[in-house]
Amino acid sequence: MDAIDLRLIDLLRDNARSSYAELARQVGLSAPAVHERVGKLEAAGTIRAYRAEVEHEAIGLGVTALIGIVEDSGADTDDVLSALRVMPEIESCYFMAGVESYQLTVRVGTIAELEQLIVRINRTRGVASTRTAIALSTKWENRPQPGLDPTAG
Amino acid sequence: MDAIDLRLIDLLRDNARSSYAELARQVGLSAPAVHERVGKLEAAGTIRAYRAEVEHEAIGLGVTALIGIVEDSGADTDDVLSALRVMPEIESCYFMAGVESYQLTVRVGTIAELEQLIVRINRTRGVASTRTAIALSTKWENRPQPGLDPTAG
DNA sequence: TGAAGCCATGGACGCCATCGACCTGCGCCT
DNA sequence: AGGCGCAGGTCGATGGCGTCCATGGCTTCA
Repeated sequence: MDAIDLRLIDLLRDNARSSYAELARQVGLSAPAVHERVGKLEAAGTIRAYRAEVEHEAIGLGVTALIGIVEDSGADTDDVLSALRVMPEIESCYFMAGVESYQLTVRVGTIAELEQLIVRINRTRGVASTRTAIALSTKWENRPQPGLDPTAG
Repeated sequence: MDAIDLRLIDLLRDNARSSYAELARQVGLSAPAVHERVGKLEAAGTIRAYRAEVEHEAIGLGVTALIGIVEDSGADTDDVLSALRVMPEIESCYFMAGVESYQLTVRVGTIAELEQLIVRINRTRGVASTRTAIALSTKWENRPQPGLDPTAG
């Protein structure tokens, strides 16, 4: 993981469909060299996936909400987690410091579906309560921030 | 936007680096046809970008936090927003229903940097208060959910 | 100082992106 | 009802790209 690797990561976070030839031009290496570096970054898990970012309204998932979950005292966190994991509406799931153990980002088509999802989560064993906030609009999302060299500074 | 477009979007959300030939095989069309469909989805803004998903720890951004912002009564929301927009640490920004007008996902390298960011946000004109919760671990993030045909059902 | 391993280079080859030409099915207008 | 026009598809060709391989230089360690 050197400066060139970081540069490659930044380029791929900006446009994951760049060709290796294009990446090579940008970092001043040959295409095979870039190919090998990117392959190693993937193998090491540094690059996890390449994803298209989508206008959610267009695919029928126009309602975004954030849900905080308070666990029962003595609840089995792994049980709660595995129950959450099978709900496809949950786009992101963070385990948090604070009263609310989990913070979710969820994506559904309608408010009615959101209501059903909340009910389902509240019924889950180990969940004491939830707190839901609806996003009225998304100003921006997943804006990539240039990486910093962890070995520098 | 038909079933094939939705399928293409799902495939690209799963692997944004799929070749057009591969996509064509999966949806049963020719490569040029797929190329044209994807181009139109991009032009229409349905596909916004292609991004590599990264292990944030590896690029020196291992601290994730969620910040809620309460605005001053009478604050100019556009001013607050443009102040937030220039802070690169803010990965996502939602305008919310509820007491907290904005909900942010932020990414920094250290707790010290998080502290500085919080101070900076609190000093911003129009911001009354903030509430920060730190993510201890990320269970999953940006998990793509298959799109639904908005014209169906 | 010598050896070994890692990595970039450059060439070769097969696949892919992409363009143009043609075809087909559908809607509309006369 | 028939013909025109368009949207969107396949097919074929070509140039560029991905990917593998052998070679050579640099660094590092004994």
